[in-house]
Amino acid sequence: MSTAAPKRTRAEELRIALADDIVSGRLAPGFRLDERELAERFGVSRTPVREALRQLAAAGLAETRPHKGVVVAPVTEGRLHEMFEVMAELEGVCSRLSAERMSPRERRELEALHENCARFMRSGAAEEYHLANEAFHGAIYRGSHNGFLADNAFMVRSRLGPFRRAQFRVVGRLGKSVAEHDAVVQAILRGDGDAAARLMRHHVAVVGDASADYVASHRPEAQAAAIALR
Amino acid sequence: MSTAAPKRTRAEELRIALADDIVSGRLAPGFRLDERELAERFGVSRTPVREALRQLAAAGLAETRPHKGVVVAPVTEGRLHEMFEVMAELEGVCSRLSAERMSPRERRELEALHENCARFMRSGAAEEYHLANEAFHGAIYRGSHNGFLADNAFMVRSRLGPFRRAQFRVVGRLGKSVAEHDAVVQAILRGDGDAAARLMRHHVAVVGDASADYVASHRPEAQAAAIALR
DNA sequence: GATGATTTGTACGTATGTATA
DNA sequence: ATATACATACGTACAAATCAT
Repeated sequence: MSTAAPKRTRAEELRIALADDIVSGRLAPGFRLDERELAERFGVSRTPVREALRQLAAAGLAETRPHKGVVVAPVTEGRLHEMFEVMAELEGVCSRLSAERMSPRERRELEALHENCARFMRSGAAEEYHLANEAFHGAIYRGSHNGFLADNAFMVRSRLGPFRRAQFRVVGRLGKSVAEHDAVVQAILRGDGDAAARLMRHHVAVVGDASADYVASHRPEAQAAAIALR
Repeated sequence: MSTAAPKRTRAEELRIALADDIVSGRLAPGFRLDERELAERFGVSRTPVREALRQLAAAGLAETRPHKGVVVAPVTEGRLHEMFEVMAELEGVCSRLSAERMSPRERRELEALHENCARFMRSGAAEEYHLANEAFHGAIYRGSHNGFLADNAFMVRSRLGPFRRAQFRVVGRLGKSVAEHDAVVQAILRGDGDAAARLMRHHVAVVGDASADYVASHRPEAQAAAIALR
């Protein structure tokens, strides 16, 4: 028995590959997604490429204008702040519901995942911390026992992926992040939904501000402006 | 000069038309969306139809299984409750932010829209009330001063469209709805974000429960089961 | 501002995969 | 279980629109 044959269609594989390239930051916002070039690069015709691009656009990862082509969704500074605010709210709701609904088993798992984060933070293993952090937040999404909410939260989180990476540059951020996680976990474990929501909102807001500021100060235009000011 | 030429593509027009048919309830969940039939009916080839179907699927309005065709997204009872819960939370957030951020002008407009609802409720004008109600909620979305949040809230609201219609069947619901609106408006006007959020969550939860129950008891399966029980 | 090059949008035929008998 | 039928997925060709010259 191996993994059940995925039986994916070409368009799906393209969508997954491109989405991964976008959320990982390998394809920068504004980058032109040329149908022909992608078709050639992936060894398929333009048809599945077009379908993949349309789906990316519908997911908000790309923008398409009739007869003008598709580009990786350019995210303005303002929109970035808005997205982080929504992510903070969504995760806040997930935390509140988790505090109310998590089973004892889920609570134990949450604690374990939190301890994982703390361990990697102390050992300074950045990549491992990142994965553990994703798992931690994912557990809180699922803990809400609302699949639709979890899907939405995950979608927003994915779209913010390329921008969240920036925060790790800020020294000492990981340690504070874990401390904030701890407060959220304690609130969830004692069933204090309002506190859990408030603490999680604060945590994500901090991450968002750090990321948005970092991104803003490293944009090409910002760079040019900074140079011009010298 | 006349209205600037929209210059829409066929696929876009199809997507809009089909989305409208779905959210209005003219196309019932589970309905089979056949490429050839739609192509024939709209007088276009299958290609734009496919693109439209893909976009509908990405937006959650349709479901597509590889090689198995596309159907209008069937919404289980559980998922319906989840969606209403998310809508309640999103609108709650919008209300809290509106309480904090609405300009004096926006607050006056909100009051006016609320009074519109009350008027149509008293005169029993169902269709007009529906439109006024949409405008009321839309004002609160915009009042959050977060376009991304407003977009998401609007999207969820649209997807719930076909199910929310049901609530109007419940006698006396409109009057209670307006009373709930009033409490939300008062909280927003006095800048009490937490109260506004709580009251709006409650309002949408009530609407959701009423709608979900109504829908559940009117589903074909439920009908069959009810008949079998006689 | 017109024209040509380039790219996207549409049409339609073929192949592939799934579900029937 | 194999084969057949059918709908979808893909590929190629053409048309339309945009942008640059």
